[in-house]
Formats: sequence, structure tokens, C-alpha cells
Amino acid sequence: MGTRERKQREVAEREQLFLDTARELIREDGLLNLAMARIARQCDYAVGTLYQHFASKEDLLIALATLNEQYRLELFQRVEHWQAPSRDRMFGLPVADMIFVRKYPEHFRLAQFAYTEVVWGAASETRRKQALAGSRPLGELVARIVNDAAANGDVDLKGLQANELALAPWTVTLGTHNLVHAEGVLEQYNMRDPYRLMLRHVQSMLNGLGWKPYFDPSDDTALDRKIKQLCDEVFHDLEHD
Amino acid sequence: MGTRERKQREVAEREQLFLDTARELIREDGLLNLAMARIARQCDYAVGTLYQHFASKEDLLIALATLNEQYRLELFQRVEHWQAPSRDRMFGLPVADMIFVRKYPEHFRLAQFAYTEVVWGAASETRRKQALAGSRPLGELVARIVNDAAANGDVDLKGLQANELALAPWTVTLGTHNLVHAEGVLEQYNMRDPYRLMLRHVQSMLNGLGWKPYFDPSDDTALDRKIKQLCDEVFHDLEHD
DNA sequence: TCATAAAATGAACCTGGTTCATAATTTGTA
DNA sequence: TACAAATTATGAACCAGGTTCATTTTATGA
Repeated sequence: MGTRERKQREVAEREQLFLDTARELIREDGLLNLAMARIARQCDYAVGTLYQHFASKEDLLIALATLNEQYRLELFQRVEHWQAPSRDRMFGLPVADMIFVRKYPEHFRLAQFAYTEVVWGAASETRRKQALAGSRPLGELVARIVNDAAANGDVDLKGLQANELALAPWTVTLGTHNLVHAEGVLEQYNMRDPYRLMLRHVQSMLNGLGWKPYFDPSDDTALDRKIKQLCDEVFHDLEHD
Repeated sequence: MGTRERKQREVAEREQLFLDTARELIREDGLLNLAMARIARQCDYAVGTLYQHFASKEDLLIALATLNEQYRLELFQRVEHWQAPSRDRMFGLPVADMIFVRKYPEHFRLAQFAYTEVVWGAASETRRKQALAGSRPLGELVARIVNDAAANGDVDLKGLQANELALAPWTVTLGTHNLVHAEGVLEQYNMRDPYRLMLRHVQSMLNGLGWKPYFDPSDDTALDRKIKQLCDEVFHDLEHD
């Protein structure tokens, strides 16, 4: 019976519309000014309809964070399937993240906020399950790259689990996003191009972890080449600046 | 004339009381549930009085973030004045941060939120100036340690500014705080003791930056010794767990 | 002791999250 | 196609919390 399926698809599409609109409104007016009524109006629906999709504002925020992560996962998957040395694939992840935040600049702030006990707790059980289920593949993907490298002899885990080792470059990336999106903080220290700096520091991090082959982080042209290669071979269809 | 001074001191003390109470309420009920009326009631003052100190809720949040940073600076200053090799002083900063978040677990979340355009913009001009002025010494302090190391031959800046190099361990620390305070995220990857992992990764990072002397991050007892030394010699009066 | 200024107060106003009785629409059946 | 039942959409109404400001209280100084 196609009617039911069509119905379901319409509902799913509307949910996507609501979330896309919410994301847009957050970008424009900030998380604090996000108003359920405005999301609904913007989409030409009544508030009540919005509440048929999301149990509360918090529920919507978790849903949005989960949806964003979905897109991030897609970028990571491209990197995983890229035919390249383990170190280059590992380096590809922060590059993917860089492209990701360009598209969803509010994501990490939102995520951090959404996983607060209060927000997390106010979301529906279903929504929370969905959020956790959505984030699992991402961790597994990264672990696969690390384990692959370990099997190859490119890196020595030295007693760490794959995820524990992966945490190192992951924190560099996450920390950078945080600082970049904190109005006025990096400006104060007059730093130029924090994202380029991030990629350089990730390379230093991988060196520090003993991930082979060694890469000279101060070699600007080599770094440019690596980035360009990723853009050409993995992210060719996504616009950069 | 002592009356005026006493008056000023009383006002300052009350402001501190309001901020301490706000911090406490945020810890208990989350940022989302922070209510101006509740802060006032808790302190046995009327809302109007609270608004004599803070132009708005956002203004209060910026003030709180600034106050917290003040305490962080104090911990950093202890590390700076510690008589130890540059690498140990650099390593002392993440350790200080670890102690800092134990006392103010909501700080980094708050800070990230407070520096959002919308919140930042809603604070009073005075408050913003105060916030920026308060954060400058922190950056300068870190830069002094890096430059000192460079002068000593402990590290080669390789074309970076001191702050740009310091960004590397700083992002590791910040990123870790983010993940630790994101409900359920690290649990999902069953990681134990993320802060210990953070310190290990900071050591790897410093190795990757070529900061001498080399430290073996997988040497657990050596890491323990370093941490213990800091706790004994720098943070002796602060309780740890 | 009293007039004036400064500070504190909290009821009242307004915005935005949430609910739910009502209206509109869809579905299934004759 | 017509109609009843079920499902879905609607937005006015309710409530919570940020903010204001007329009024009250307290402090100051002659």
C-alpha cells in the first residue's frame, strides 16, 4: 500500500524542513533567540504541527544535532573509503570536519549544549536512542582507521584502545572549532587562519603519536599539497573558499 | 571618606554573591533553567536589585565567565612562577585546567555560549571591555612560557608566533573538556579516565612540536610522577581526588 | 529632626514555550 | 459519490520567566 508510505515520506520531509529551518534561524539569531513559533511560521505551519514532530524545544535541538552528525558521518565515510595511506586517511578526518563546520558552523556549539544533562533529559526517549545510534558508526569508523594503521605497522597503540588514540587529533579539531567560534578570543591573540594552524597541529600530533610516515609540519608547501589532494580526490564536489 | 569605599566594597561583595549563586544554580539546573528571579530570591534580594548590577541575563553570563577566568588565571600564574624546565611549566597548564574544571565544571560550556554573537552583543559595553581585559593576561602568560622555551633552545618556533604554537596543547585541553562534559559521548566509546588520557596526549603533542626534553607518553609511572610533582609543588593546597 | 537623594522593591508587562478544544482533512465503506 | 469515523492541523489561551518602573525604604547631610 503506497498511501502509507507516501504519508511517512511527507512527514519525514516536513521534519527535515523544520530542522533545516531551525538550523538557519540559529545561524541568524543565535541559539538563545530560537523560537518554536518562528520555526513554524517560517515553514507555514502552526505551532501545534511542529509539536507533533518534536516533544519540546529540547527534543528538536537533539534531533538537529543528530541530523548534522549524519552529514558529518557522510564526509568521514568518503575519507574512509579513500585509497590512501592510513596517515593520510587519518589526516583527512580533520579536513572533513573543516568542510563540515563551514556548512554547519553552529553544530559543535549546539552539540555541546544539546548534550547537557538538562537538554538531553528533556528530549524524548526515542530521540535520545536515535541520537546515540546515529553517533556510533562515527566512532567505529575512526577506530577502523586506527586499527588498520596498527595492523599495518604505521602506528603503535602502546597500550591504548583505537578510540583512545583517536581522541588526540579529535580534541585538537574540536578545541579549534570552539575557539574559532568564540567571538573575539582568537582575534585578541591576532592569529591568522586558525584552521590552517589546526591542520598543522594535527600533523604535529600524529608525529607525536609516532604515526608513520613522518610529516614535517613546518613544510607549508607539503601541507598545501596534502590538503589539495584531499580536496581533489575526496571532496571534489564540495565548494571551498 | 570611608563611607563611599565601604559602599563600593558592599556592592562588589554582592556582585560576587550573585555570580557565585548563579554558578551554583547553573551547576544544579543547567544553563537553560537559570532564572534571574531565582538568583535574586536565593540571595534574598529583589529582582530589581539584581538588575542594578547586570543589564541583562546575558550581561550576567559574561560577568560570570570573566570571573571564572580570573580564577583560572591565578592557577596559571602559579605554574608560571614555578621553578621548573619550560616543558614542565607548559605541561603544568593543562594540569591547572584539570583542577580548574573540577571546581568550575560548567565554565567552558558557559564560556563558549557566552561568546556567541547574540549573548556577547546583549552584554553591556563595559562588561565586554572587562571580559577582554581579563583574558589578555592569560594569553600573555602562555606566550611568555613559549618564548622562554624558544630562547632556551627547548623548542623551535619554526615560523610560528608563541601563541600560535601554544594553541596546540590548548586545543587538546579544550577539546577534552568539551567531550568530558558531553553526556554519554565518551561513555559510548567506553573510555576510562579521559583526563589522564588528555595529559598523555598533551605530552605526545609537545613531543610532536619538538619540545625538549622528550617524554615517553606511554610511560605511565613517569607521567604519574610528573603529575604528582605538580600537585605537591604547585597545587599543594588544593584538594584533588 | 527633617528634606533630599540614592537604593531596593516586586507587581505588572511582555515574550515565548506548551497545550488542547475545535476545525479541516483524509480514509474507508456503502 | 456520499457520508461517518479517524486522523491531522490549527492557533487562541495558558503559563513561565525576563525586564521595567512607580512606589517604598533607607541613607545622607544640614
